[in-house]
Amino acid sequence: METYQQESRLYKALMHPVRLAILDLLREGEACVCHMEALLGFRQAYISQQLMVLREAGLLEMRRERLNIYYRVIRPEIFAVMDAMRKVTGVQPARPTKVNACTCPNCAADSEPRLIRL
Amino acid sequence: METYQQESRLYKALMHPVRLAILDLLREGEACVCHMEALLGFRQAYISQQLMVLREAGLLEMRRERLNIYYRVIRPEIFAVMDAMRKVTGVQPARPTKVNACTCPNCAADSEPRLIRL
DNA sequence: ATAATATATTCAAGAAATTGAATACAGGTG
DNA sequence: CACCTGTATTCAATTTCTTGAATATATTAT
Repeated sequence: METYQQESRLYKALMHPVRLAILDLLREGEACVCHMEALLGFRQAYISQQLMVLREAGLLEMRRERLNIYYRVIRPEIFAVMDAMRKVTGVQPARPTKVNACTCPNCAADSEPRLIRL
Repeated sequence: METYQQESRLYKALMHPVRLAILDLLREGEACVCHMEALLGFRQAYISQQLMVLREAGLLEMRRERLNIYYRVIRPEIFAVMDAMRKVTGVQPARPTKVNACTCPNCAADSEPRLIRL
């Protein structure tokens, strides 16, 4: 039963809609918190809380670069789990449409036009 | 986010060690409650409670045959999820050793010798 | 040194999950 | 019908999760 305990901890991490959305976001590589904030439309503190849960589950790692902190998935095998679950429900989640603008250096390089900040 | 809500309900069902053990048990086909009780070593009411959660999540269905109630997985795709998760943890759960004897007709046909009941 | 920015952490109230105990119920047997 | 057997359901106490609010921290800019 100890093995199941270990698995159940991971399922617990996936048990939350916002955390699933975050993981999907990170499929394409690392992202900073402001990016997730912009894409998902939740308050910064809330996103950080969910990131902490995923980190404590051993799924994410963070890296600081100047003011921004970038998160990335350190167990890509988790995506196979998510893909398999998607076959159970049969529904593919829609790509998130950017709710707010993100001002991090990475996003600044993005395609969409934005105001120059001084 | 509604799609994630639906997925998260399923992850919630998998979030529990005993429920994972039950699902593993049902990989080989249907089983009656007394069987699970014997294999897992939990009280009957407790097993039934967990079965109810899995049923409400839409993963199981039950069938009555005389006094016994047989459960079976109606979404075998869930096993792919569990297999994928097992690759994340890297640990294979041990086959459960029968803790108690089971007296249901199916188990009576099993290999182990048992007393004849009148 | 002060302030601003990006993010993390702590706290608390409410909601949901866990689990033991008690009980209900349906089908079979005498 | 009364009783037994296998299983489901209800209840309540406890623990855990959720989430908003407030606050702390690290880095950079002035």
